[in-house]
Amino acid sequence: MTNVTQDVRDDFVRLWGSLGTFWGVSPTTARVFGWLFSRSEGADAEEMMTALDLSRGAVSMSCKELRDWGLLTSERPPGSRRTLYSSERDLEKVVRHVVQIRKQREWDPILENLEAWLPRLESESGDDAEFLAERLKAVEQLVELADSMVERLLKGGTVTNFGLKVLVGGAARRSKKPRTSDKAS
Amino acid sequence: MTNVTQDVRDDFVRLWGSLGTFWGVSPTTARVFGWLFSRSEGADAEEMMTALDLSRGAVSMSCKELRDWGLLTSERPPGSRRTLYSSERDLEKVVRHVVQIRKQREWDPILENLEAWLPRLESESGDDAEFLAERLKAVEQLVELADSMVERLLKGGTVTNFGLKVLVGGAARRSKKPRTSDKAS
DNA sequence: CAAGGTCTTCAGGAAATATTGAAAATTCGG
DNA sequence: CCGAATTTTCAATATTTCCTGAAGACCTTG
Repeated sequence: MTNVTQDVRDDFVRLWGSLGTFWGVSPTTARVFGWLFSRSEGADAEEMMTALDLSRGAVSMSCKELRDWGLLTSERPPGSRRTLYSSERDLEKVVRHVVQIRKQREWDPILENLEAWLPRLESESGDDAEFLAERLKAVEQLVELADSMVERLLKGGTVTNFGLKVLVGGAARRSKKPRTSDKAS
Repeated sequence: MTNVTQDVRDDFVRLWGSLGTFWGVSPTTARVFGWLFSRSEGADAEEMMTALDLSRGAVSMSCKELRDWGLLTSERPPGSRRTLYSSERDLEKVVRHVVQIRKQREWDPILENLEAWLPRLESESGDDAEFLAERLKAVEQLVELADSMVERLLKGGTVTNFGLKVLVGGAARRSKKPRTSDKAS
């Protein structure tokens, strides 16, 4: 393996790590996934410790978390004592798993709260209660819309399929066209 | 205003605050927005300090950040020396602004990186470089798909309109039906 | 079933992030 | 312009989040 390849891999792992918060895990956990995803073969804990400069505990915890998210598999090959980890290879599956888990953990509780608050406000009279109820209903409506879209994404086969429903104009084609709003004033 | 209304408002502000990281701001900043959004009238800094138990500096910084995101407006009414802050009232606009800014700050750099990495790998030969290029292309494809969808959301008028494109089955209706996958095994 | 090897857990330390508080800047009326 | 009222800024501090390291659990093989 050349240095170029290794450099690109390192950059990719770094970027992916910095994106961890975006999908709800720590940078280290995200780096572990990125690293595994960038390799054609699985790896054992020792290898990750070296490659990513992590403690044994960090590797173990990250892998556990990624397993919980359904983003990697672990197996123990016969004849070896070490666990071999491999990332999920299908990125769409990765997206679906992440979306599903975040939905359960974060969106569903919001809706439960909203559903508990509105009846309480309806039993009140003042203008203030009415106004707040209005606003909460607006929130509920939007969250429920997002919720339905997520449901559809999860049930509807591939992410790409989901995208095609939206991108009727054909903008989904992989293209080199410059993105808009790149460097707004 | 009754205690019930105030209690609901407080709970709402607390929840909204805990969601801050989800859309990329600190809990305090998120609470400020939630509080303003829950009120029919604007408020001055003094009032926020009391209601949200924040320092003067925190209020100023939070409001500045929210203004940057386009989520609140500030005006100085004639005859008063205090700035009056009001939240954006249209939740859809809020969503669009948040999405747009996060796209610019986070997604666009990803695509730029990917576009720089792939040519470097293509000038390499080994299996390893080829494999990594494959994976990066998969990432690029997905990010570009997401990108296109976001563009469409931003350009396509309302969030609700966007949702209707996806929810052809009518699942978008505001309903009381229990959400699926609430408490999975 | 003992021993060596590997993984997991978790208390404690380290790093990153958020918030305060007070000094400096700004704004406005006089 | 001056001075009071208000906002902004930012170094210091507090808080949260993350990672380490070592003790113990768990396997696997001889």
